[in-house]
Amino acid sequence: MQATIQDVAAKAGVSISTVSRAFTRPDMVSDRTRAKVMRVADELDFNISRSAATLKSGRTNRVAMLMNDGITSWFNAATLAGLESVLHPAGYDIALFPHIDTAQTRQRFFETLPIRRNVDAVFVASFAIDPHEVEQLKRAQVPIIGINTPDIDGFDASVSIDDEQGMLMAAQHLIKLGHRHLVYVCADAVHTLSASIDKREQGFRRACETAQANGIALDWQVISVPRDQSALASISSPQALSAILSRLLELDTFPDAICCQADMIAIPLMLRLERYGKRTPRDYSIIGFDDSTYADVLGLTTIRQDPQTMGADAARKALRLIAGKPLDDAHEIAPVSLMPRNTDDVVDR
Amino acid sequence: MQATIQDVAAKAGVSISTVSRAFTRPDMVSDRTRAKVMRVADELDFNISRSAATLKSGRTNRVAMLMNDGITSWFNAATLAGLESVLHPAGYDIALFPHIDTAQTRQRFFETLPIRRNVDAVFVASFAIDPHEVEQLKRAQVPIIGINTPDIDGFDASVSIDDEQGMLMAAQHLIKLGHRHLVYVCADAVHTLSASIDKREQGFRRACETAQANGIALDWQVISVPRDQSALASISSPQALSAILSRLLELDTFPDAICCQADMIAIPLMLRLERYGKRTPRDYSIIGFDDSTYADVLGLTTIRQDPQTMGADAARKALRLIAGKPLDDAHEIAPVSLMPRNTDDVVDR
DNA sequence: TTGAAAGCGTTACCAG
DNA sequence: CTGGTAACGCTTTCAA
Repeated sequence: MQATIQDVAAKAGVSISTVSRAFTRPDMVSDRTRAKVMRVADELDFNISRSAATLKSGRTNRVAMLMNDGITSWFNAATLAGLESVLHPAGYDIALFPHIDTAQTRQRFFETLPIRRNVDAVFVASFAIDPHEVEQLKRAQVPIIGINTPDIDGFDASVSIDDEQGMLMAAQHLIKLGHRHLVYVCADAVHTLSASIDKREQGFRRACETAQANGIALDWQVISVPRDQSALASISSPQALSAILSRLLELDTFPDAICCQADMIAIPLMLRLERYGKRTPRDYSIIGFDDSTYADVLGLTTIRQDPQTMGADAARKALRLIAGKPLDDAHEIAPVSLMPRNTDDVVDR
Repeated sequence: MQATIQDVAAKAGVSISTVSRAFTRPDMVSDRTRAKVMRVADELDFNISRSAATLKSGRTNRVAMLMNDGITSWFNAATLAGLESVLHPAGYDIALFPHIDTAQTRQRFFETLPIRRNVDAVFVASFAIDPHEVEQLKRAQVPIIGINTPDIDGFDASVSIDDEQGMLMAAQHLIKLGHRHLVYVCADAVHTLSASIDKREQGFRRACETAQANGIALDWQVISVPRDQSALASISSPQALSAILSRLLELDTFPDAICCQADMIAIPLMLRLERYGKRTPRDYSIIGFDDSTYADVLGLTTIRQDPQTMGADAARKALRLIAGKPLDDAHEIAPVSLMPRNTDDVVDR
């Protein structure tokens, strides 16, 4: 029923070697021969079998992407899109391993190590793996590439933003506008190991402390609420959000500036605050992080990162690593930038 | 370097057949033998090679997912998550084919048919394929499963929502609340073939016409703006949105109810309208479609669909089809439901 | 530029 | 329950 390379070779009157080359090394075959082979192949609905090709060649043409939460999260979806954009054209499939943040999934993965002998590279997106896990991963004997991993120990390559620097930039921006009562709001995962975004708080703290050290009278604090029970919940569950909101409204004096761990927190927060009569930028400034869905159309001032480009960069590094080529910049820091929009303003007194 | 099944067999003192069975048919091997095999396998970092297994078995353990726009769109990401949740545990990889909506990508796909002989099933998400393309796809000789495809001709199975019914429900809800001046807003793709969401307009029209036929004096219209030039743009590009906004504000009398083709339009729209002094539900009611990101936290009344569940259902159907088992419900209509929240209210006169 | 031949590492059939 | 053995459909030297 399904034609094999033999059938094509026979019908085209060439050897199977030639058919193989017509597909994988077109330049090694004369134009005439190749044209004939391709025509016959099409007539016979023939195509090179990946299974056979990968078996013979030793490469699996497959990579794994380990991720913190779900495929649907803004960061993961964008990163995947980036990986896919360079890996697919290069002939690779991407095996997805979502929710490595749940204890069960994570343990099962690192115990059974399903990728062993079956991928050419492993991508780790936005969470940290501990030394023991690094050891396990290394048993797969393939390059390990990190994308926004808090640490680069054990990784053959990585592309990450400087989360701390980004949030520092955000807080400094607000301070420069004249704000003196700053709050940082975040939802921290309970059971999960450290994720890249946990570093953002440090940036906020550093900005405030530096300002104070420079004689600026600043009133600042961090409001941290636990992330929802379920590790599968997004960072901005209704519960987490309500918790943040009430903590904010309980404050003796409402802050004049709010730094949010992520847009996913900033956006619902500013919309909810509106119902309490707090309008931005009239009553307070607010700044997000990520520049994710709706940030532009809502006019949210934020720190922009571009996970799709980061994914594409990471994929290119992987390709080189797989090919055994050297990497001039194994560990790359991707840029973040301030996107000034309409939720921040100078303080006038 | 890498251990093969031979090495494991030798070290465990069994035949390679036994090693193979220990992995793929555990119940056909005695507990003792299996334990020993698995221990040795782990010591040797051995794992069954997919390439070899798929070559020999004839199955590719791979499926393709064709999608309209990008991986990052709310619908596609959720659908993929659903597919993945059942396909991954079953041992399948998912090859992604995004942006089949751009003429170039689409043409290349259907001409080269890269899936031929290399997938066990094909999923088509949320766009229509024409008869010729169906023919091409069929040459792959594998089950074709649709997810929210406008048409089910040529598909072996499908799971879809009733887009028309959903929007009918939305409009009827607003009419029942007493609204008499309704507008439907949508952004329609220019170059793309029909997508499932294009049917929603019909539901709106039918609701209005039916109401009128029943003697309700209704004033209604459809505001349709072209989607952004770039086929890669989301349905709610800033341009499309601005166009909708001005069309709306140009109206002689502002509508008391707005039905939106998607939440992606409703959400930015309601937030922009607020800047023009139009507040919902005080000044008008607005209803979205999808129940996508932020709809809940923003309190947007909408029509809910669950693409993740739909993806999982589609995947289960595919698995049966691949196994040659019959399908009791090849073509399934997934439910939609009205999610009443805070952007709609009864009209008091 | 093309052909012949030797496997790649499994699965599955058939015996025992 | 276990072992022997013949493929599966290619890629890749090596020669011509």
